[in-house]
Amino acid sequence: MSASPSPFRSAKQREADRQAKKQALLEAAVRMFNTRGYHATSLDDVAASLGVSKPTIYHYLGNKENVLSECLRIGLKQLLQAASDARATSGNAAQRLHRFLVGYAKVNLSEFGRCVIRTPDEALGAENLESLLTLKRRVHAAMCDFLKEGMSDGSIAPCDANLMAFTLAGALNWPARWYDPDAGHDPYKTVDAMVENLATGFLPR
Amino acid sequence: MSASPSPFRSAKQREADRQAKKQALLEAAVRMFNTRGYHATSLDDVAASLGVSKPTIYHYLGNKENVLSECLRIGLKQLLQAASDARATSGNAAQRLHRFLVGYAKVNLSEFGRCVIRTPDEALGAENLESLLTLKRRVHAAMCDFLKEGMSDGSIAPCDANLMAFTLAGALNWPARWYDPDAGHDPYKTVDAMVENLATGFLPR
DNA sequence: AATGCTATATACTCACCAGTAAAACAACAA
DNA sequence: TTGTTGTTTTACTGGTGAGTATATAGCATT
Repeated sequence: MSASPSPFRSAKQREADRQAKKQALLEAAVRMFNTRGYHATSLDDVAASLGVSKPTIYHYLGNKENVLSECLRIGLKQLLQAASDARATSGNAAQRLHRFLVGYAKVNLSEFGRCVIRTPDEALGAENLESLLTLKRRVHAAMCDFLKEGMSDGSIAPCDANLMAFTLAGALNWPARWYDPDAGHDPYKTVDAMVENLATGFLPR
Repeated sequence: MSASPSPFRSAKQREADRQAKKQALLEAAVRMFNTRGYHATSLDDVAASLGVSKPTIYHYLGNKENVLSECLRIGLKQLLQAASDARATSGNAAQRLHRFLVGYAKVNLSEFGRCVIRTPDEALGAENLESLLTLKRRVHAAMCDFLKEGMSDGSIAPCDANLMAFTLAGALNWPARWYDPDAGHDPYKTVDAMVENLATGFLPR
């Protein structure tokens, strides 16, 4: 864990350095994409925010659209992870869905998750779009599966799973547009209350 | 109602012409904003889609951001209209809220409504943003009012009205991102089912 | 030392696009 | 007719930003 005593880094360490730099570039980029929007963000500015120059970004990431698509891939992977984490928990399907929704909402408040929500499909070229849509569909399918399973075990009310999944996802995506992480609210509480609203509806029971 | 027999139009008719042209420009612009995104849309292209040239747009609308803000204002006015339409109907607050939500969702599937949802705040300059945020807040407040009224008359379950309003709005905003009007589905049915999902929740009753 | 590979910078090109200037044109008014 | 006002075009300016050519410095391998 401590720094290597030798100033000569091994091949492994150099590769780790490279990955760390790439990651730092993606994090700087995603933050700027989220605050200014993809088109309004210049790679010059992203580079400057880390004290390097634009060609460095091209060295690590090829081109602007690829920077974006890497960010989106990270966010979507996190969403899929939230699904499999929830799937592995105990209880009935409604309880597992509940845990997934909370995890889903939290990812959507992180930088990479917000980027997934805020970036419209048209920002991407056809090739990237296709593979990213596949990931998005996988997330949607995961949510549908929780719902269908719950309809089987009776823990979820009968409904059109596809439409319900869009309803739930839409509600939990929206904070990516209005939630201000610096405003002092506890995101955990907010998310939990939203999921509760979705679970029980606005009509009295 | 018929065309005037004289080729000489009155001042009133000329003013109406002017408004019709302005409206046509806004409609062409909003369609392109929705399909390509604001930044990726050039006013040259918008003009060309109507067979005119860019300075014509500047003649009627001043500048690009103003084109956008006029579109947003139209969409937001439609949302406020949906609120006051629903407010004027009979029944308990939950029923009026239900009607508002359906109207709200429908507006969000129209071009101007979609533009409201799809346009992130950062696309606007400070002056425009402020007045548009006021309108957005008014829509949100209207939704909160329905909820509070319903909690008073017992037709809506006790909840944090503010958060519930964001939950409902988020769910009904999202179709502006995924709904394909050309895909043959009946928007009325879709919207109705979504509102039903929100009313009763995903847990069995 | 020589050679090459990785990382980074400077300084450019090129395209696109918001916005404007100036003129042409159209409709009406005197 | 001539002037006036409103509409629209052609042809431009200026800025911005993606992407690249090229140079350089450092480390690595022989």
